[in-house]
Amino acid sequence: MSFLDGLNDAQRQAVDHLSGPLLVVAGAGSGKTRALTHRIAHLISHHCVDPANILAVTFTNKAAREMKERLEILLARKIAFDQFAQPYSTLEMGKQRELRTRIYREITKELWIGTFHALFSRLLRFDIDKFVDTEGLSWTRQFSIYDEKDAQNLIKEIVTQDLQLDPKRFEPKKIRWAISNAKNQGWMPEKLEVESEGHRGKLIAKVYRLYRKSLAANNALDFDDLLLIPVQLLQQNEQIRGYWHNRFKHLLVDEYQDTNRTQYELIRLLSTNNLQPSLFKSWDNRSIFVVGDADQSIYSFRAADFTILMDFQNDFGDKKSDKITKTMVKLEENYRSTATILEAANSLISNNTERIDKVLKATRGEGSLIHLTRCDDEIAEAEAVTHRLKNLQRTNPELNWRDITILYRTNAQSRSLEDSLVRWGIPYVVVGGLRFYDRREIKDILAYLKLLINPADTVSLLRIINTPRRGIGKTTIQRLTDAANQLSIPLWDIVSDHEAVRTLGGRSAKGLLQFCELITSLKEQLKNSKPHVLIQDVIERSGYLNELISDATEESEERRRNLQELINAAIQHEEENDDGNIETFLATAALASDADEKDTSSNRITLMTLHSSKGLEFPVVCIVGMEQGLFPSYRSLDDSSSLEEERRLCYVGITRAKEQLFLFHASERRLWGGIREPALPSLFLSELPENLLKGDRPLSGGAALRKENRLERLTRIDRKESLEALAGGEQSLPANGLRKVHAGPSPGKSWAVGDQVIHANFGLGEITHTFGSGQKISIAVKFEGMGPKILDPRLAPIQPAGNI
DNA sequence: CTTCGTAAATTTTTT
DNA sequence: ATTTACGAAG
Repeated sequence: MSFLDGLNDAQRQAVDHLSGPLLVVAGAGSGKTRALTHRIAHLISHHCVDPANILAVTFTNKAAREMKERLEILLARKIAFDQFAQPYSTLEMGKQRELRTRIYREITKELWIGTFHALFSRLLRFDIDKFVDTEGLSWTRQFSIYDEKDAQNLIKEIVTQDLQLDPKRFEPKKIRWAISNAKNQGWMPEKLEVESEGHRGKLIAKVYRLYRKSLAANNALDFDDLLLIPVQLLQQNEQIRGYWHNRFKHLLVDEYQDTNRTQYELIRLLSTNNLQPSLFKSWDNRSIFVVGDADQSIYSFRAADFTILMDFQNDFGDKKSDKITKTMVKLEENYRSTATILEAANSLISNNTERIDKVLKATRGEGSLIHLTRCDDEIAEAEAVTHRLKNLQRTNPELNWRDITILYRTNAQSRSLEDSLVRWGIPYVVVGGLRFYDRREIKDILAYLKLLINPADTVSLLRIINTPRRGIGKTTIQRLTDAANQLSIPLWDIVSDHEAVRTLGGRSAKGLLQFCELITSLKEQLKNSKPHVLIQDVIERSGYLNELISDATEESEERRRNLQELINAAIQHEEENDDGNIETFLATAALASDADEKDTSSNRITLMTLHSSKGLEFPVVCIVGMEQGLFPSYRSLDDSSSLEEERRLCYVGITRAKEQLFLFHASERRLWGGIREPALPSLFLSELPENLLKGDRPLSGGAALRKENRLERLTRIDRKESLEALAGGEQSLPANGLRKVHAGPSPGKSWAVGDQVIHANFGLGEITHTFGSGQKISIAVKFEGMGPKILDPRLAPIQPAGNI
């Protein structure tokens, strides 16, 4: 029995790869996960590679878990066959369990499989104390991981307290985003300062510097640091780099098209020991194996860059042409979808210019046509989806709810769908949105744990110092914080200093002393208690549980259930990881995503964003909200490369479907509040072959859209001409007639696509879209040097540029 | 120090 | 429309 059995030629070539670089270009549904798991199993059992020498990067934690599970099954089957000469499933239960335990102990436990963030935070738990920072900052191995919210709060603090700036003008969210981008490029504050122009850019660099300092003071890292610090550490420390380079002889990266520069750098450092990949020659018993599909790259907003995949062969490879290369394999046979669905996907993606030429070849029958439904608004759309699915279930009794997914562009779209599904009694689960570990009560309890491990974590301390209430108020906290800042020591050092606390006197001192006692005694338990016991103690002894009980509202009931769930999660963590402790549990909690949590076993429809659907497949897929400005998003409409990314997202959505695909769009949609906005059918609908579609004629939509595009272009040209004409002293033309289509009869001013406007703060811009009409119009304007802004012309300080 | 009320912002996609 | 954030009163 071999792991090469039952594979096609290309898959076999990939799985059998032993040494050197290999790029596996794997189209949707071509069995790439199979190739990855089979290759790991093959390396271990056929090439006798030590599992500890393997590092495999997956895109989600869930994918990592599934890969480990599949590996265990594959290996169990082989061992059962080789040693007992019978199929694994016919072994008696006890034997099966024994075998699985053995495989876990000897193999899967030794493998490093996980996301970039999980793997490299693990590496930092070994070596971060040896990291030498250019600005003299340092961290210990007990570091906390801050989520996006924590990071933004820290930045808000810096903006308002340290720099005394208006957080409305300098939104913490935007600044965090700018800093995140810098980190993903590998830039330090100095570099950002040099690279950025203008006052604002320099200020952001300043915030960046203070933010790093603040993180270090808390002994904390943000998500980006989990990748950037390892890069810097591996660059600067030859010994540590050498150790990990020798350790990980076989690197595997899934979803390679969605890696960013920092992640690439990690891969390069580990595989070539910091050499230029083209100069690295010692590939004996060493490999770099990346799997991806440039057509499914959908994360450029977080600095993913699919040119890294496109350049792989130039970079690591033999630079030979596709036909004879040994460093690229293409998996083009699709085993997932019907021919109809594939043809639609191929046709759509052929509109993109930046890609590796690749066509998915169908291996399955034609299947049924793609169904398109036009609805009046988002409520009618939700009803239409529900009816469609009800009907489908009635006519196919063997179809389960879990076989169906509804995909949308933005999380906010789930609401109307949920309303409708509840009304019709259809079970569903929403993926995304609020993470389990982001719930307030969970974050509170985790903050206790973080503080126990990392006393420097002032963010966590401040979160819980008066939660539940202990009579420690704002003024007390301010005084303690001031003292800590003066002495440049962590807040906890002041709080735990009895002398210092006693000088405060009165009610707050009592509360503080009580709190200190609690933390100190919990700390003592840290060493000999299992995580779930410690969590239980925190919940009870902190008074958190009592407060929830005395509250006795429906909400507090829910919170209690969630805390019970947290204890269960800790127990599960202990069971699944021999070396599981509080630190590893906290790391798991910080890096888990909502999609990782959801159990797929229950029989319910899944609702999620198109982004979350990556890597999944369903017999029945519904995509809703196929409208211009929603999908593709309005932010992408005037930028061809982001429009191409939206198209890839649509390609991902379509290729999730195995049997049937249903598309929906509404001709009107309430976006926020009550404003109804007319919506045009998505450009992508007009890019699907007409003969594959049934239902509401897309042609009316597609054709109207094409006409609309032409109209916009005409308007733009006319506008220019009319300006020129005016300049030449001639009378203006029918451009106004055309423009009326877009602009309402608002008194005085009218706004139309293509118009130039002057904004008091942003300067000159051009209107790229209008939404709504009349008094309620809002406009999208592209200003120089920034993304499009959505403005309400009644409020925003803008003037038509023609009027000066 | 806490609670209650009003104001303001919110909607891209996420490890 | 719904949620979060801040400020005034208790």
